[in-house]
Amino acid sequence: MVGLRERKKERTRRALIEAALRLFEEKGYAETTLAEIAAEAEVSTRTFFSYFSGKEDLVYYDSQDRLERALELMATRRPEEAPTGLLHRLVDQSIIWAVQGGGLTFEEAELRTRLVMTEPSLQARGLLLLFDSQVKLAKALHDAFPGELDLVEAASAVGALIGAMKLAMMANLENVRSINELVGTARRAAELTLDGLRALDERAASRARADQRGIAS
Amino acid sequence: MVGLRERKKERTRRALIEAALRLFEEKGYAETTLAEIAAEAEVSTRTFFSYFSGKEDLVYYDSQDRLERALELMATRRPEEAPTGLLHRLVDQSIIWAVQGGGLTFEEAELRTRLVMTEPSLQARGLLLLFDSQVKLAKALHDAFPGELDLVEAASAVGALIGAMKLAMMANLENVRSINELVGTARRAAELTLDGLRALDERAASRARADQRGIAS
DNA sequence: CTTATTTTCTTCATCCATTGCAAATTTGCA
DNA sequence: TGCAAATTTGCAATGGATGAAGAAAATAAG
Repeated sequence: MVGLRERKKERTRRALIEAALRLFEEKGYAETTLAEIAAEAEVSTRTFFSYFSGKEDLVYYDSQDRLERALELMATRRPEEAPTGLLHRLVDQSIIWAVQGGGLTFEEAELRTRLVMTEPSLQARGLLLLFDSQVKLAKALHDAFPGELDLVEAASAVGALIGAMKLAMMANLENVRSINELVGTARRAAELTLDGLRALDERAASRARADQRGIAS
Repeated sequence: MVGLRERKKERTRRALIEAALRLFEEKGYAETTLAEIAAEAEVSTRTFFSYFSGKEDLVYYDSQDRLERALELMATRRPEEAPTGLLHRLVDQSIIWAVQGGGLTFEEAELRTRLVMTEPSLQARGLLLLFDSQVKLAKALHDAFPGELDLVEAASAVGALIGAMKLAMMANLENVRSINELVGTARRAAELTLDGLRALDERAASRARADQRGIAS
């Protein structure tokens, strides 16, 4: 099934990620050069770029995966489930994924969280990745409620939910001491926003009813 | 008041901005080097960096200004005004500022909008600037309603509002033909989200009443 | 108007991320 | 074992960013 080639590649990949995190911990993100990371992982600098498209993407190595799983979840709308119901499940599941931290040790995951919230270039790349994900999630939500939510409504819902969670976490950062408190902040922001979005549920439901009547007639 | 020094500096600043936009239009953002921009504006490459901290910041030269004006607006809460009332005024004013486009001609402003929505590095920097602004706006909202909105609520409100507007604009981009339609999308997202946030108004008002009673007793 | 002082600009050198290319190496398979 | 495909590597070049020192310009002083 998995030949030597694939196994070796995966090993190198992990080696690069772990070497990078180790060095970031020691000397800081900006102060660590790609040459050092590559040397630590025992590959050439050039090879680094056949594994990751850049220094930042190494840190977000699992974001594509996360997005795909989130999109899969968005395709599991249950009968009668309202938009906020589906979004609520998305929030719960995302928090679980976030807490597990993509196959990293607890220490590594914590370091990454710290880096991602403080290093400007990482913050910027993270926001871009998150934004692109949101666009796709919005389309997925729109598709999950055909004829019930238009694209602007779906995008507003996703943007509001994720926007609120993200900003609440960042703005409240100083009043938070543990990862658990950070999760708590995110959860509260999500509840608050989902409450506000219930009006959309009504709208979607009434459109669905109208649609039924249309088909029946 | 304004000596030769200041005037000259402002002229160079404008020259750099205009040279840059002209070149971006001709050859594209990524294909234009700082050396070319500097040459076009008749300064050395090194001087570019004493006017702007980087290639991206040139494009966002007016964002600091915008933020300051937005923060001023957030400090003008009227008696009895609810959180969503203040936020509604912020939305209206922001749209006005966005449409006037920071002292650029209509063509320049349009070019900038196009660049900012399509060039990944500009998108990323823009998202970072916007995010930092949101953190400050959240604190400003919190301060505008002392004892009525906690920081997480304020951040959720700001994050939801701006998150919804931004994502709705981006997700709906293909169905939009003019700047006016883009503004329409943003407005609809804002209405939708502000509607949902009215629950916060109630909560804030009841806390204010409780506070009054507390003081009265 | 001339000199001294402060501010700004330029030149030069350097670092580092990123990319293209061609040679060298490793792996999968016959 | 030997060949073809996939990978890795070294090398060179580009371009953004930054530090330092001296030249140039603007302003203040006399």
